[in-house]
Amino acid sequence: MGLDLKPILTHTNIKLSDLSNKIIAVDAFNTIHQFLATIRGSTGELLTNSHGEITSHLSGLFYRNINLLAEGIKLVFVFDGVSSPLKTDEIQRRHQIKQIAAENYEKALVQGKLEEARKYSQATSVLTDKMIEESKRLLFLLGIPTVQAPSEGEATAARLTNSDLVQICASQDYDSILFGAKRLVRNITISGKRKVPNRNAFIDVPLEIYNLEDILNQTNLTNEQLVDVGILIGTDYNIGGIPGIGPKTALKLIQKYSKLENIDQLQEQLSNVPYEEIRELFLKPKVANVTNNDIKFEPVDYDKVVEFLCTEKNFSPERVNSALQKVQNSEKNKNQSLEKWF
DNA sequence: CAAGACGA
DNA sequence: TCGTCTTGG
Repeated sequence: MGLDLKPILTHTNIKLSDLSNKIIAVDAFNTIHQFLATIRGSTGELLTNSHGEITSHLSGLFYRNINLLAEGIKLVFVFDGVSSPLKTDEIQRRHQIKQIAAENYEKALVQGKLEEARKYSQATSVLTDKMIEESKRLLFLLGIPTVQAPSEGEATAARLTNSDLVQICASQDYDSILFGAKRLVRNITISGKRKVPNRNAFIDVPLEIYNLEDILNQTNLTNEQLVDVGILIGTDYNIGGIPGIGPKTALKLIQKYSKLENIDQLQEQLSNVPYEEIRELFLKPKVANVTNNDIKFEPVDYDKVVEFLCTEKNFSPERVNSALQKVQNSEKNKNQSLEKWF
């Protein structure tokens, strides 16, 4: 998976409520994949409606986004387009992992090893076109704008943080840092929420914020050099990187030699790596041209959300309504607090 | 993953 | 009332 930058990137911890009124570009594929991996029944099966249509992605998107909206967080979901030919190996690798996991899943099911089955099932998820369309539809009904990226979603999401349209990227992967995102937030979940004793309030388990400027200052690297570090470690475009070189070594090498071309002892191994192309992909990626008019935050369409989730997808009306209530209440609170100013 | 049920 | 377990679809 992706890029193991964590050991060399500093971050600060924040609370979910610190993101109130912030505009966040969410890596849609990354998020939906996570939901498909984790929102499952006891034997690892995906949630479905009565017609067998998968609903795990909708469950995750609905309940999480409701909580983020209630927190006053503004979201823009960025969807992947066509990925670079350089990513073919990585895509193939993921296919293989899914196939093996699917076989192990079936085996474990037959043997009645349910816990094992559930574990394997998490790696089998396939994101279909139908799921993508349904996700976009639900986001639309929730009033959350979506952006279609021409290539990597993270590239467009990162570029948005260089405008005034968006302040932060949300993803579990670190690629957006290499794509030049000013800020990255990881672990944007609400399950870390803990109720605080004796009061109607919550404390939040910390989310991680990565700030590109701080990272470059602390590592004494440029954006270009950070990409070189990534290439040594391994990206989706050169899986595994240079054998034997991990994050710490990669950082030291670039700090010492300043770029890949200067590391004499690695020239032979680097000759198999199209690093100039990879640099181009991270530093000058194809991105969507997004303007102010493309990002409009609309109110939730309560009736249509209920119709979609409850009527079409067999969600519990009680659960859906009480979730929607949260947003309605928080809007009331906002209006009240606004009135106090006047 | 997140909500709701449940039991200490 | 609070943390833990189970269900959701």
